[in-house]
Parts: sequence; structure tokens; C-alpha cells
Amino acid sequence: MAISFAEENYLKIIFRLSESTKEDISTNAIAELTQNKAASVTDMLRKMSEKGWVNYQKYQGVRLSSVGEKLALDIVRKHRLWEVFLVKKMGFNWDEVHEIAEQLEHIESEELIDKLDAFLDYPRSDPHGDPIPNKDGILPQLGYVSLANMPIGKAGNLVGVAQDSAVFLQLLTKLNLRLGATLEIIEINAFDLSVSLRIDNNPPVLISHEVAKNVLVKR
Amino acid sequence: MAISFAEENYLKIIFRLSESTKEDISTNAIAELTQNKAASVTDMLRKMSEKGWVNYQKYQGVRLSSVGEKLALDIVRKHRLWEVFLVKKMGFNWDEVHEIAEQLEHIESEELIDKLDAFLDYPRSDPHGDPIPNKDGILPQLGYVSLANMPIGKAGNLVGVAQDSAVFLQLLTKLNLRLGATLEIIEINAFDLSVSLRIDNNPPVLISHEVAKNVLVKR
DNA sequence: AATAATTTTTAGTCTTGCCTAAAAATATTA
DNA sequence: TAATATTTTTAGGCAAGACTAAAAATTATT
Repeated sequence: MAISFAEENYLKIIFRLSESTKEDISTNAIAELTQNKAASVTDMLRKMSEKGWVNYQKYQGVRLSSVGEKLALDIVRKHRLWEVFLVKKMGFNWDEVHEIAEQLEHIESEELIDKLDAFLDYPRSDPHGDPIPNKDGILPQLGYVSLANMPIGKAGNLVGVAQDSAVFLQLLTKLNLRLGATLEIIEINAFDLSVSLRIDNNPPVLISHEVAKNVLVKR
Repeated sequence: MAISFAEENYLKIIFRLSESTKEDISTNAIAELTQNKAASVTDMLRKMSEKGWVNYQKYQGVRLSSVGEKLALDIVRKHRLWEVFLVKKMGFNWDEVHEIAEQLEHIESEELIDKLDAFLDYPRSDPHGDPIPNKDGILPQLGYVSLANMPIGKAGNLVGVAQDSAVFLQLLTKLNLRLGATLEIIEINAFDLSVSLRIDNNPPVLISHEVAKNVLVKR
């Protein structure tokens, strides 16, 4: 039986949550991202568990099984390839493409995705800097680190972001934080962990810890 | 409330059926194309009628209202633009694209479609020769006629087909009936209306009336 | 025109995926 | 550790969109 739209969304969201933690994923966390109620999530987790896509223990949270992870990687691959398409070929800005890619990621045709991949010249990362899984579900290692974790005085280049909400991306644009920009941490303020940051040899500007956490840098 | 996947399919199918007849469209005809049972179609027609998309009288068939026709044209526009994309940019054959376009046509983003239209250089017809409605739902007049209606002895060029099932398109390929081919009717057999046809100055071949009806020719 | 065949509709069900309200389990705090 | 708060699950329902079987309307045939 084919995988449904809703199921694909759950898989993708559990995958995203798993990327940033080793813990089991909680029902509430999933509910927040799917915009559903916790009861609905419980329901779906039970079904997905029966299909063998997740390992789920009542009250103990959930993790993807290897089958589920493969399915999720396939969806993420499609999502990110379509984002590249939208930005590179259709001329959208990087903060406009997420919602459209959310729809396109559910198109079912392996052949189409292979051809799209070739058409885009086999990109390794999407417009937000996130790595694109290959056909076999292998994520290329891009070797970046969160700006919040970078040592003071060392320079690096902006290679991605850890979230892609429109408000966040718009703020980056306003701050002149573009893919490829050279970044150097001048100072970290102990009070609120805000970061004084030099961008491309300009005078330093102040950004919040929240922003720094979500900016990915390659040294 | 947004229009659902299922509703879009019904609209598109009623539109297609309306193109080839002036009669009201029957429940059974719709059931056949949607691959649903007649009872399910009745159900949906009642709902669509309440929304004002169709004019529906029990037992008397259905026609699109002007609102419904506008909605249908929008879906057809998306379907045909995506077909052009798949053939021209992704390298699919014309008999491989229908099913993928059936999925892509439901993507919701006017901006994306406008950009796609520009990217494809504002095509006036899809890979099967069918005209592509513009943003305002106007179908460009391409001025073709069914091969079955062409007078004996007059030559014309194949500019399209009236259906795009894979079996039909494969048969065309086998018969060497390609877009642009020059066609001349040599003879029509009264018994079964089969057509003796000259293709590009080759010796005449025999095709069925069924095929002739579905081949579109420009004189 | 009466009967038979076909088409369409109604009535009642099912599955998916969501909901609310209440109960149960787990986690936190006094 | 007992009481309280939070999280999660269960139970029961709802809407969409499909189904089958039976009834009603229409169309075709004798």
C-alpha cells in the first residue's frame, strides 16, 4: 500500500527532530510541528509503529526504524532538490520556497527525481545549506558547525541555516547574512549570550544567541 | 475553504468531457474517468452543485457553471504546463508524462505557475498538441480539426491528439504518427469507417476510425 | 403501452485522519 | 514521599470520500 501524504509528513518531522537530538522524540514535539493535537499524534504513531516505520513505546516517545529513516530521507531528498529547483531555475528567493517544496516533496516518481537531480547538476546542498541525501539515503558530510559554537577570533563561511522559517530568513537578509559570507566572532556577551559578529570585514554587528545557534559555518 | 484534490479531479474530468460534446455529462461517464463508482460520483456532484461549481439536475447529467469552468481551466493550465516542463526540460517522452502531471497539477502556487510559464517561454500547446489556457482561462485557438473529419484528398499536419492514454500514444508511435507529420486521407471504408492514410509521402496505411477521431490536424 | 434493461440515486458502511474530553501515566515540587 | 502539574493515551465522534446493495427513474424493446 502506498504511503500517504499525512504519513510522509510525520516521517519527515520525526526525522527533523531526530537530527538535533539523540533522545526519543516526544508526542508533544511532533504535535507542535505537524500542527495537530497530541491525541492525533498518538493515533498516528500507533499506526506507523504497526507498519514498522518507527519504534514506539507508549509514554516513552518514538524513534525512526531503519525502514522509516530510509523513507524519511527520500522525502527530505525530494524536498531539498525541489528547493534548489525553485531558487536556481524559477528565480524564487530562499525564504519563499519552503511551502511550495512542502507540496512538491510528495510527488511520486523516482524517475522524475533522478532527472531533476541531473537537471540541477547533482547539488550537494539546498538553498539553506542543508545537505541533500543521495538516492541511497546517504547524507553528504558538509562539515559545518553552529555559529554559536565557533571559537572567538576564528573566521568561517556561512554555509547554511538550522531552520527555515520565513521570519528567520528575512532577518538574515536584513542583517546581510548571506550564504558564503565570511564571519568572525568578536565577542560573546555573558549576560544574554548575544554575539558581536564581523561580516565580510565590515564593522561588527550584534546578533542574538538565537540567531547564532541557527547559522551554520564552515571553518 | 480550499479546493480538495478530489474536487479538482472531478472538475478537470467534467471539463474534458465537456470539450467533446455539447450534451450534459452523465454520471457514468464521470465514474469511468475518475475510476469511481457511479454512487460516489452522484455524491460528489451534489456537493459540487451546492458550492456552485456545476449545474446539476438529478438524473439529467451535469455541466460546469462559469465558476467551475474557471477552476477547471486553471487545473488544465497547470497540467499542460507541467507536461511541457517534463518533456522539454526533463527529457521524458510524451507518452510518459500524463501520470506525473496528474500529480503536479494540484500544486498550489500561482506564482510558481507564472514563473514556470515564463521559464518554458510561454508555450501555447502541450506535448500532445492541446492548447494551454492563459492566466485568465482563455484557450488559444489553434485551429485544428479531427482527422476523422478531414475531407479526402486534402493534406494537413498532425498538431495534436484528443486523448492521452499511454496505450493510444504508444500506438501512434508505432504507426509513425508524430507531431508535425503530413497526413492525407486516401480513402474511408464505409464498413467500419477505417481510414487509409498517407503519412509523409509513404505508402498508405490503414488506421481505425477510433484512432482517426483522436488525431488532430491543421490544414 | 407494457415490460425489460440500463442508469442513477438513496441508504447505510467503512477507512483515514483529525478532533475534544476524560483517564492514566509520568514528572515535578513542596 | 505525597501532592500537584504535565504529558500522553484512551474513548468516542466527525467530515471527506469512497464503497455495496437496493430502490427509483429513465430509456429501450417487444
